[in-house]
Amino acid sequence: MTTIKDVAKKAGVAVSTASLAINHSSRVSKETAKKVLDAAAELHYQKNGWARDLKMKKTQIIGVVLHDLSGSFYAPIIKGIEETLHSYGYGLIACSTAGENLGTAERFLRERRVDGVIVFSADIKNETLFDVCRAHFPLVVLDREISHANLYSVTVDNLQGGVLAAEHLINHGHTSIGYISGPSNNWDSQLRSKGFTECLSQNGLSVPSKWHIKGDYSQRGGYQAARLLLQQEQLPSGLFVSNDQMAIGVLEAFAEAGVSVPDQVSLIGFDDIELARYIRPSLTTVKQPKYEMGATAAHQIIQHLQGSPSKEHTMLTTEVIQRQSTAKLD
Amino acid sequence: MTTIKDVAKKAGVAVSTASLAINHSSRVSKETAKKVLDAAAELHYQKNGWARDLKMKKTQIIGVVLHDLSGSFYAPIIKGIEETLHSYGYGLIACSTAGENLGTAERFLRERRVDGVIVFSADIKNETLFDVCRAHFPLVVLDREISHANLYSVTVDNLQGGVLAAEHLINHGHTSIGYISGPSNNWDSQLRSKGFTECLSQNGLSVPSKWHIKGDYSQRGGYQAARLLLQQEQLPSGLFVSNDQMAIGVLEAFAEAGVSVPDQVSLIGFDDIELARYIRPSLTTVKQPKYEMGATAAHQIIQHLQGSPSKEHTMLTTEVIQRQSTAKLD
DNA sequence: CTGTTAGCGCGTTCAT
DNA sequence: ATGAACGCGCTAACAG
Repeated sequence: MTTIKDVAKKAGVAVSTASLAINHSSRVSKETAKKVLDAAAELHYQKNGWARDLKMKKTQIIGVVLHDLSGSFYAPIIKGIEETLHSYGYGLIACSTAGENLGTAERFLRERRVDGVIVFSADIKNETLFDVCRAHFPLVVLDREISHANLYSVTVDNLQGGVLAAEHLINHGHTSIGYISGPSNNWDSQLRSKGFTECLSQNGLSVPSKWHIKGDYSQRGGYQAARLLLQQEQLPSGLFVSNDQMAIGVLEAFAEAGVSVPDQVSLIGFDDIELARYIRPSLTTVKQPKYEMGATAAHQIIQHLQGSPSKEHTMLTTEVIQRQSTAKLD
Repeated sequence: MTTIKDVAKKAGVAVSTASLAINHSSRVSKETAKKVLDAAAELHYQKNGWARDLKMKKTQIIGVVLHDLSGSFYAPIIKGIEETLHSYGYGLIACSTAGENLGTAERFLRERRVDGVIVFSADIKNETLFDVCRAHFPLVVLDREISHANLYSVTVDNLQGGVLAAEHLINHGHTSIGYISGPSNNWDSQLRSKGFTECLSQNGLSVPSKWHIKGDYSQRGGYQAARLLLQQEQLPSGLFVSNDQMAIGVLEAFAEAGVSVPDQVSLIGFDDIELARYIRPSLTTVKQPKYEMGATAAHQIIQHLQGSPSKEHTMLTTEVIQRQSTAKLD
C-alpha cells in the first residue's frame, strides 16, 4: 500500500504539502504540485477513503437499503433517488436485505459509512430504525408510517388507491365484484383493502366472501388465488387484485382456463410495475408514483444535510392507468 | 457523536477494555462487559465504521459497479453475486455509472472503501481499471476481455451464441434470413455478428444487405429497425435480433403492422431477459447464464482474497431457450 | 482480566 | 509557499 507519505518522500516534500497538492489547493506552487502529482502517478498512489472519511466526517454518499436489489419494482425508485442525489453532488450506494442477510444493511445504518440512509425494506424493523437514528445522520423510510426525531418518511396513499380501484370498476358498470387481497399483516395491504371495501359499500356494493381470496403478493399466490376463484360456479365481472405481481399470476390462470380478460372479467391491479405494460392483455392498474417516491426521499435527506428543515412526513397520491384488462360492462 | 471513549468513561474502564467488550471478546469479565454494554446502550453508542476500517484494513464488503442499478438485465447477476458472497460471509454494496456519473464508482475503485470490486459497466474504461488495480485489491470485470495482474475477467461466449442463433434458424428451415445487429463499436455485438454470419455462410447462407439493419440495443432502436425492415418489399422468414430489448421493440412494430410472429416471421433474440418469458408471443432467445456470471465473479474475488489462485479468465457458454417466437418453416 | 501506548492514513492547524 | 505536529475513533500489542 503506497500512502501519501511515500508520495511526499519521493517528491521531496512534507506530507502536508503533498496533501495540499493532491487536493488541488491553490496554496501550493505550480512546480511543487507537479512534482507531487508526478510522484503520485509513478507510485500508483490511490487515496485511502477510510482515512479521508474519518478525518472529514462525511462522504457525500447516501446509502440505500432495499429489500431486493434486483426487484424490478425498485427500478424507478432508485432512478428517482439517484438523479436527485446526483443533482446535489451526492452519490449513492445500495445494498439489500434479501435472504435474511441483514449484515451489510445494518452496518450501513449503524456504522456511519455514509452521510444518510434511505430505507425501503420491511426487513428492517422499526426498533432498529429508532435505535440507529441520531442527529446529523438523516434517515428516510419509504412506505412506512413512523415518527421520530431525525427520521423522515415517504408513503403512498394506499387508502386512496383502494378507493380508485373501486371507483374504476364501478364506473365501468361492474356490480359483481371480486377481490384478491394481499397479506393481512401488511400495512399497505390493509389500507388498500380498507379504501376498496369502504368505497364499494358507499356505493351499495360489497364483495361476497366466495369472491374474496387472500393472496401473498406473489405471482404464484395470484395464480393459486385465481384457481380458487375459478372453482366457484360463477365469476365476478370485475376483479381487484391488490398488486400487479399477483395480477400476472391471475392472468396466467385465467388464460389457462380459457377465461377471457376483459371480455368475461375486468381485472385491475396495483403498483404499475414494468411488466404491466407488456403482458397481454396489458394490465389496468393503480400506479404508485415510484420515481417521485425516490426523488422525494432524496430531497428530504439532502435538505436535512443542508440544515434546512423539511416536512417529516410526505404522502404521495396514486392514479389509475387504464390499459386493456378492464372494459365497460354493457 | 458519542465515541467509544465516552462509553469507556461512563463505564469507568479503559478504552481498550470497552472495545473488547463491545466486540464480545472472551477476554473480558462478564460484569465489566455488562457495564460497558449498558453504558453503550444508554449513550446510544454506534461504532464508527470509518475508524474501524482504517484500523482493520478490511471491510468484508465487496463493491459492485453496474451501468444501471435498475436494469432488469442485471437482476440475476446481482443475485448470483450476492448469494455467493453471502455464503462466504461477505456483504455487497452496489453503485451505478449511469448518467455520466462516475463519481461514486471511481471512488469505489480508487479509494479502497471495499475489499474488492466487481465491474459490469462499459462506462469504466480499461485504462481506469489498469490504473486502480493493485495487489490485495482484486478486481473482476464482467463481459470484457482484459488481462492484467490482479484483474480477473468473466465473459460469455458471444461468438458461440451467434452460432447458436444461426443454427436455430437454419434447423427450423429458414433460408431467407434477416439480422438486426447491435452497436458496431460494441465488443459483444461484434462477436455475436461474427458467429452468426460465419455459421450462416458455412451453411451456404447469408443476410442480404436490405435485411441487415443496425440497431443500438435499445427497445426504441429495435422498433425503428423493424420499421425499416417493413419498408422492404419482402420480409425474411427468420430474423435474428441481437438483444432482447430490441426484439421487444421489433415485436411491437410487427404487431402494429399486422405481421404475425412466428407465422410470417420467426424471431430469435439474445440475452433472455425477464420480460422475454412474459411478452406475447414469448421470445425464443439465446440465454446468457447471468446468475452463473455473478456467482463466478464472486468466487474469483473471494478466492483471491483468501490467497488461493484462480483462473484469470473464465468464459461461460450460452444456450437457446425455445419459446413461441420461432417456428419450423414448412 | 484490564490499562497504557502506539499507530492506521489522512487533512489541518500553526508555525516558519 | 512549505513543514512539523496533532488528532479523527478505533483495535492491538504489550505490560501489569
